[in-house]
Amino acid sequence: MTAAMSHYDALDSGSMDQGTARAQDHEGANLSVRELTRLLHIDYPGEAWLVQTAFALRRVREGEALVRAGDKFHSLYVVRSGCFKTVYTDLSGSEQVLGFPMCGDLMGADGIDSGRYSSTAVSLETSEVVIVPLASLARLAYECPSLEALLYRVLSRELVRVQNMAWALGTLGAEGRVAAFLLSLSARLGALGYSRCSFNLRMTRQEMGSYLGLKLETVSRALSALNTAGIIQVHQRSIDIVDAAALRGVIDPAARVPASIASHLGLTPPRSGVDKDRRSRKPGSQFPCGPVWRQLAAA
Amino acid sequence: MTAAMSHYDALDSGSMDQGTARAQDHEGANLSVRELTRLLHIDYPGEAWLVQTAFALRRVREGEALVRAGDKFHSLYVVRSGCFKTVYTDLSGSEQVLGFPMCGDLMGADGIDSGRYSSTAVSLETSEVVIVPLASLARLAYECPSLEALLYRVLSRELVRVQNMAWALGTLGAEGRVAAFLLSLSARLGALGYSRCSFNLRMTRQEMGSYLGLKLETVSRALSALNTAGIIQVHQRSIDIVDAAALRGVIDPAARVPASIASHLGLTPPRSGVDKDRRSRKPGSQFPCGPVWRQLAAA
DNA sequence: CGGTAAGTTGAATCTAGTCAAGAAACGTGG
DNA sequence: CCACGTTTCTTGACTAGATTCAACTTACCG
Repeated sequence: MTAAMSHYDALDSGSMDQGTARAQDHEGANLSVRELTRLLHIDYPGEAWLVQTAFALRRVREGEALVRAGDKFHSLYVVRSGCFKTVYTDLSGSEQVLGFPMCGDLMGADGIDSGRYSSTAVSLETSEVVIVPLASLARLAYECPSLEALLYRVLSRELVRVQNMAWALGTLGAEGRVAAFLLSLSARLGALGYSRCSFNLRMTRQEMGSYLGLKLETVSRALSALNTAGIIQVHQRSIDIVDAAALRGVIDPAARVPASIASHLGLTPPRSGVDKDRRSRKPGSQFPCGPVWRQLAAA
Repeated sequence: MTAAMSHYDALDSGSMDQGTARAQDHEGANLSVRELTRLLHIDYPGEAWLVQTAFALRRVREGEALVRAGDKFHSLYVVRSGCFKTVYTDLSGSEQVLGFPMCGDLMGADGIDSGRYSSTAVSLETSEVVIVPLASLARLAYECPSLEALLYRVLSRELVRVQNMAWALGTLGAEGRVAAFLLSLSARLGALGYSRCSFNLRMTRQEMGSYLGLKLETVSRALSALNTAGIIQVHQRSIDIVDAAALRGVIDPAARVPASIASHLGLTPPRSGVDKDRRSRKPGSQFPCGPVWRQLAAA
């Protein structure tokens, strides 16, 4: 769509508004503050109905870049549907995936400080995002003080997610990372109302590996191993989590998960069995997951 | 801040104020908004002199924890002097270092969303922090709209730093990580007015390794290798960077550094390019931005 | 000055990466 | 609907790099 490249025709002073207008034309839909807060899982304060602000949408087709690293910062984006990947790209063309933002996740926050996006956001499937100009958000916060913490909270959430990612990369081995990734996806999809134990991946092994700091072959092997162990069932991109507890056990063969993370994985209660063999399998169990772990695979 | 959680009033319902008072008693000094912005390298708007807000200081002795993971969130902290480490600690007691906040760096932001700090901040030497209650900051932003972006920017900066860390962990080998760490420290110290090529580490090999996702022996070996190669000179914790260019070359033997990061390392010539397809990785559109690399070792 | 913590170095082991081949899925056009 | 080429995924054998175990040296602190 035409709106796609709008940010290129000018290092825009007003192209933000143009994009907004155009998105309205195409989509014919704006999002209210209430809907935005719901999307972000942020409490909606009573007085917010006073606020008139509305947010435009934008549709992004598969493979299309929403923003590129280096682009001048203009807006934040909240995924409303679909799935993205955010990447760093180096001179030789290879890329490192930093996250897979999905519905409710924030994108573009890395551009606030420097004034330029530091990563590129590419759609993995046809998706829809809410355009949230920083200025609108600031005005919103001013007019409705109870919404002031909104962006603070979303940014903090993002920060914790990346921090958890750094923890995983620095601590876990290949199988642990893959297991954590699957659990994270599972929890996030569950929170969105989809099945927690059966879903389809939207990304290639290559992209998964890039995100997890592994090669695609290693990802494939890890998945195969988990499959063979009966913990999950893999067929290409279709994943079935057969034994979530065992999957968590793979992450943490010996209680090496920080309590702050573990609590969100449901394995905080005193663990006795130091179960050294990863292949060991226990009867399936259900798992409640909080907001930390699910963020591992986010934006 | 929000009227959040109250489960753990154990540690302190009013200890924030107590701490503040105590700091005042001991230090007898508060920090003005101007001084805070200077510390954070954020522009100080003209009208800000109107604002009365002042921030208390707190002294933290070596080895003392400023905040602990799980503590109820009350304030943000900005390091004014000294050096910290932020860590995740697991049940077995081993810890993963997430950052080494130094002068001007923010701590505690990971607690905003959940209402609890997710990491523990421990002082590596006697240090001083500015106590920045979120509520004060919110009021400040309200009274002085031009300061509204202050926290946004600081959080965004933090986010980029952790993102770069994730990149390094996922991409670089042992020597590359150590080299990047040293360059990062070098740049940060330089920005603070200290020598860029000669400094003392404040952390043990163990802590460095934990931060970089390596074992202490590996860190030691990497340092020795760089020393032998004549790129740096190491004697215990004293580091001299002999050949900064070579050090950058260690990170990136083959231009594998994303331009957005590389530019901050001084190894990016100008470039341009357009990239359209998701799977095809040719060039990318990247280039010079703000403080990226120096944040690698931060908070 | 002695004891402890921190750092260095070597050798063996193990994990993930690399190279390479083949199988399965996907899309396109006949 | 099927054949074809392309992409993605899987698997195996081998290699490189980091971890582990262990001995030893050096700094630091009372």
